Amino acid sequence: MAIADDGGLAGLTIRSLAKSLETKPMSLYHYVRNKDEILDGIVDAIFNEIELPVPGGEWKAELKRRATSARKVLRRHPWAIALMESRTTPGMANLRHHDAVLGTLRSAGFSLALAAHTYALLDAYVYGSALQEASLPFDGPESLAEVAGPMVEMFSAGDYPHLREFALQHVLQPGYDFADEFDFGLDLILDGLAAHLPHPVGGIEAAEA
Amino acid sequence: MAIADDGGLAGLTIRSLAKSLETKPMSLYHYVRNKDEILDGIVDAIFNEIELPVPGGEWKAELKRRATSARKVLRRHPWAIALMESRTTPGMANLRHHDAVLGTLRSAGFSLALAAHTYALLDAYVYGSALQEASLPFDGPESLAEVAGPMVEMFSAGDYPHLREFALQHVLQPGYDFADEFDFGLDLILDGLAAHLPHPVGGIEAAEA
DNA sequence: TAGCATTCTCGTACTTTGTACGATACCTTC
DNA sequence: GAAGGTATCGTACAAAGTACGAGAATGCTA
Repeated sequence: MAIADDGGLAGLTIRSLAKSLETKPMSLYHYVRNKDEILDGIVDAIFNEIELPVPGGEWKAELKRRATSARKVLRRHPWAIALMESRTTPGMANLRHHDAVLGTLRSAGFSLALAAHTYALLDAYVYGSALQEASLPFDGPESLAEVAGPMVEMFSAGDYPHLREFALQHVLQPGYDFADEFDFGLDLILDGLAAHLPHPVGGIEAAEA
Repeated sequence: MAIADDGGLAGLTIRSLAKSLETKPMSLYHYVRNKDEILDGIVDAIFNEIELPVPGGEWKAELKRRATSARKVLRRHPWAIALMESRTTPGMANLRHHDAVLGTLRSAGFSLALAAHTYALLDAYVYGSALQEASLPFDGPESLAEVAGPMVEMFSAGDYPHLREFALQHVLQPGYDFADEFDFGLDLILDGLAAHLPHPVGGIEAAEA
């Protein structure tokens, strides 16, 4: 993971890994069947970095904490998103993770169906946000101007008028930070979910028998 | 794209592409600087397959149509998601696409800030959903049982109790189709956005001067 | 302590990838 | 028909994963 963090996923090769472990490429194959197995392990290690919801906690706060944590992890390891798509055999940390989230939902009174909806929705949003941020050509509000400025200049007058307005009058204004978009969506989703619960605003606890 | 569709992204090599065009690898380099240029072109072609919102239409319906179309396209070309993450230079279709969506939002009365929120949220959801579906080890409700069944069996009694319940009593029940999850989230998001608009439910039109 | 077996290391080499280089063939235009 | 651009492609190299099998290190039994 350290190698991928500073050389991208492409920088992680059997040879580079061996070098950083001060051994030779083929030595790794004693401990690992093939590179895919290493990648599977990395994905599970990523899941281990994400904070789990605490069993007894208030569902909205717990889900928010988990989502925020997941996003932070995926920001720290942007290459992980591409990895997660390609692997299909879930590891233990992955399963434990899903189990914990489902547990939080269920004990907050979510029906199985609503829990499924919730899980799909939240995860899609978190991964999608991470994907979005990872594929932006800039990194943070400072470099945004460097990249977007010249790009907007290139739009010959009439093309993309809305994009142009949007860039000049909103995105390139001081104070705008794309990273802030995440919380807006997350809150909107969580509030929307709350409305689907049997006890709309509900007492502090006591929802399940 | 045809090659990637039936051999995965890894199946698309300069050599395989040349063969399918009935020419030799190096001939391609007359028309294209390098493979990345081909991939950039493919990403833009993907954007071209996604339906644009119609300028005058009702915003919710238009956004829903666009989102549904995008998802369908990404389901047809699951390898495209990984591609889109890695490319950072947007093509014309990409820009045109963003411009059209922004146009729809603006003329429906969305402020620049709300349009930004909306765009980030919707796109994150659509891409995230596509990512999720692409990384599922099954494809469609039939094969779900084949994959999930044996997997659940492997959970030794006490592990992952919620996951177990969830799988056995919901996911593996007849009638469940993961693909249906998409619409739930999409509607929830769109409804949530509507609540943020100045004219909550609003007249049929006449929102912008 | 000697002998043997298992575990671990790694040199060599093959395959698949992208693509640099430069020679050839073709096709227009005067 | 000569000139010069356009298009094709044979050869070759570097970097990747990894198969094969020889050797070294370690531990276990008699």
